[in-house]
Amino acid sequence: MAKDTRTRLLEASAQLFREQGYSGTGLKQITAAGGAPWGSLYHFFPGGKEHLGAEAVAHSGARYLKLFDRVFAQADAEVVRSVRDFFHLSVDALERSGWGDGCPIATVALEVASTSEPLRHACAEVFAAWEASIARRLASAGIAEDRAAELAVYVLAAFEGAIVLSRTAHDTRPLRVTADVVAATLTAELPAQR
Amino acid sequence: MAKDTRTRLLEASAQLFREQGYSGTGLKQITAAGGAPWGSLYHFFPGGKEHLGAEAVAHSGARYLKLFDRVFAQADAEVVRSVRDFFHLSVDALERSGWGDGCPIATVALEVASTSEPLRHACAEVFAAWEASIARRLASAGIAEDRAAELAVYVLAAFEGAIVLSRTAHDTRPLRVTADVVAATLTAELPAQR
DNA sequence: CGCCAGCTAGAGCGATCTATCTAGATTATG
DNA sequence: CATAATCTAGATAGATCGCTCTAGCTGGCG
Repeated sequence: MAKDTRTRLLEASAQLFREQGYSGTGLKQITAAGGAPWGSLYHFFPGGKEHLGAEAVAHSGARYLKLFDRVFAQADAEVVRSVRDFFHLSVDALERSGWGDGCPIATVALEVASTSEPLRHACAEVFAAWEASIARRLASAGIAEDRAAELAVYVLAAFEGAIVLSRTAHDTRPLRVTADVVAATLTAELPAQR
Repeated sequence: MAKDTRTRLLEASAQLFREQGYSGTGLKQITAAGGAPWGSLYHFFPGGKEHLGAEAVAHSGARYLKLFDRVFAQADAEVVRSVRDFFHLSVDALERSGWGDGCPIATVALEVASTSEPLRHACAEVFAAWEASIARRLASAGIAEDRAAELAVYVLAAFEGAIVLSRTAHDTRPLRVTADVVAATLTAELPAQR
């Protein structure tokens, strides 16, 4: 057996949510995709769909946070390069999945921002964590902490927006173009080398 | 009488879609919000929900395109100022509406990008039109056409992403911060004054 | 073995969804 | 005024929604 039922449910949810949104995905569909029995759903998530949704958001949020850290650790000391890598990781994911694998949070976030406080909160926490991760790297590259926090928000916003455009247009150009401009902006903010 | 039934349906749809998404909004709710009889819905939009959705997207897309042009015409010759105004228009809208009035397209766009080709196409056309409008203004401020097209994509991406973050966090800071950085980026791209 | 958790299995409830259909009201036009 | 086109009105179908419920299965432990 691969993973336990609970995890399979979380990952099936996350995948379906990012492709078709929260309201657009039925619980039946989730159990089918996760190969999990219907009864298990309400055993593991007694709070129902909202409970499952919040945990699925947190789950893939944490998953991507790890991915962030891995990418940042790879191109060590070269933050700008890492940020660029991130945009291109998304380019690959979109192409490989046939424009399905965008941001696992944004689709849900927009849907629920005005309709479910617990879900909105879960999404907000994920974005905040991502933001903090980016800010930390910018700061350790020599940018003042306050400025690093601002730039992190900016980088994340540009990233999320570029995914929206690329996914909608079925074209990776928005991601690639935005990556270039953001990279240039960041380079200009770094303290002079040597 | 204010506006005709068809228009009321389109605008009620657009408003509800951007708050709760496409799948999250029922046709019953739309007719109620638009003060329109149920029978009229399938009279004006025989293609059903998808037909209504596509027209609603196009309708508010065109509406915002006009708003773009009005804002750009106002701060004449000062493109950067206009772009900044745009971000702050969204700041006001979010605050005034209690975080409901974000982008009328993005929510639907993410939901349907992988599930409905006609709807995705409608969203893509709106983004393309907005992009072209921004590019035109940047070009007439002296930026080379190719570069203006790239920067337009970048501006729109940053704008859309900042809305996602602000709406999710219930905080206008992402929009304000992103506006500043984008404005600075654009200023650096403009040909030297005088 | 007996026992008790943890988990699986799915029938079924009321509500709601999109969509269809027919009939009546309204408006424009000859 | 008569007639046709347009629009309104709502009952209803059939499917699906999230969710509850009970019963049975499974495995660890005394």
